[in-house]
Amino acid sequence: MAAIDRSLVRALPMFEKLSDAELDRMLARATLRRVPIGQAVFEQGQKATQFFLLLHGRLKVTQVTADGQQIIVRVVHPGDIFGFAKALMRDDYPGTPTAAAESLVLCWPTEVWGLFVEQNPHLAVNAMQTIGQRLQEAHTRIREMATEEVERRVAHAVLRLIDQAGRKEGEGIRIDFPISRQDIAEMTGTTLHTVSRILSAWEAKGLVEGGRQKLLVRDAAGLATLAEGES
Amino acid sequence: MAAIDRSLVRALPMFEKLSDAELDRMLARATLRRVPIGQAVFEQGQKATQFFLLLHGRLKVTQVTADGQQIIVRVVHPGDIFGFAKALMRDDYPGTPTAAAESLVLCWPTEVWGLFVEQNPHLAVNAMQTIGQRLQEAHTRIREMATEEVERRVAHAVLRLIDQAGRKEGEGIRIDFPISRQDIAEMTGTTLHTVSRILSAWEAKGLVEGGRQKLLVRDAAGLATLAEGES
DNA sequence: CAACCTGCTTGCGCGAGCGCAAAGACACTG
DNA sequence: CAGTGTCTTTGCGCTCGCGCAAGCAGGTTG
Repeated sequence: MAAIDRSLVRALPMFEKLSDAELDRMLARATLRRVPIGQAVFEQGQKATQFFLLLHGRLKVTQVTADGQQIIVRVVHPGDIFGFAKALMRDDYPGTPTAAAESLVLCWPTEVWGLFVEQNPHLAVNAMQTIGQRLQEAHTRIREMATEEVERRVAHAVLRLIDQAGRKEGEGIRIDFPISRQDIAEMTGTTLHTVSRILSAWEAKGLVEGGRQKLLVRDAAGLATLAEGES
Repeated sequence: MAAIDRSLVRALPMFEKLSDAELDRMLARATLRRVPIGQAVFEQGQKATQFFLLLHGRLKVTQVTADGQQIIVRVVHPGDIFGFAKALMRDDYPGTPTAAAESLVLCWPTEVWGLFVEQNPHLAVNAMQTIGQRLQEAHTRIREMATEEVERRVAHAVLRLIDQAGRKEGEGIRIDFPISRQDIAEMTGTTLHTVSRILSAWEAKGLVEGGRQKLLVRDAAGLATLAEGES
């Protein structure tokens, strides 16, 4: 197996406190994996044998309910770690991360997590913080789902996406990976139909510009107003 | 300040790996606080200066939205730690824990968290696991809110409550702290009216028995069937 | 270039559950 | 024990958004 170059991960805040030597030692235990669009890194319910770091691309983490309904729990962005179920004392993965765009992933066997943390407590602190943020985010979503009507939820979801994955593009901000109406529906707890209607309405108002698996936000401020619900 | 007796916390899984000496050292830094019913341990948005362990009683953690709506994020049970925002690198508390029953709380200044973790890495592992479980639970709730209709959500919430705070009582299982229809509504993202109607219907079917701030589940299995949604 | 597939749009009707409103029940206070 | 405040029940109308169904567009394949 070829050694993985430090430069791939050097810039990540996760590792900024590590020395080059420590980093190399970590990378020596890792494998690199390409995940083509539409493919899953692992499946919900599978035994957790590895944990991961997304280097490039984008993953949607889904969960399916007993009756086959699907929801998107979160989106994994480059630099995020994911699938560290073992650190949380689970032994199976709770969701399925699927590549929304061609992705590149670093994989470590779960056993090394303990070693890494021992050698470098910073990593544990960092991981803890990461989970904390996710918990926060989850609570925010719960609150939104409990109190807000669909249009505002969709607005919030879109704003979150342009915040996490926005790329400036001429007249506005583009969501930088392929995302369908169905996806947005699964993030906001509604149906593809309703999302389509809402986006059409927004397009008529000049707030956004749609397209097949594409979304361009022309007026983020306007959307934010909508999200805050001044009817 | 009087020393706090080890026996109060010895039995908690959180501390089972600690020696008596270590435990005493921790307790030496703690203060004990009684929280009367209806009172908050701290307020949402307040600077995080302490973290806590619930010894006795029951707390409901609420968040309020910008427009004044309230939701219950979770319930804190005896033995749970809470308010360790600093460990998650926040410096304010994200919610308000209010005593649903007369409660007893151990309080530590946030600074000692680092010390404790250094001395006893087990604590960090434990904390991580705790947050992991909460994240899991949060995702479960998101999934429920996104895919299930109100009656099933309420069923799930009640089942969770009897699981976490159920006490066997003659004909069924009682929820062991005062809980109102309003509370259940705020846990499931609906209104007090709808909850009341649902519980009335269940009572007619012999599934539960209601009362002012009380709930007794007579047929947990029946409720579970309902929650799984075999209409 | 035609055929096809997948994702998007739109119309229509219906039903769950919310909002409002009013009244009843229970517990605590003086 | 009457009075008061909080919690709960129940009725009624209305609206949001879902479900179904049909048609459309754009990109990909033979």
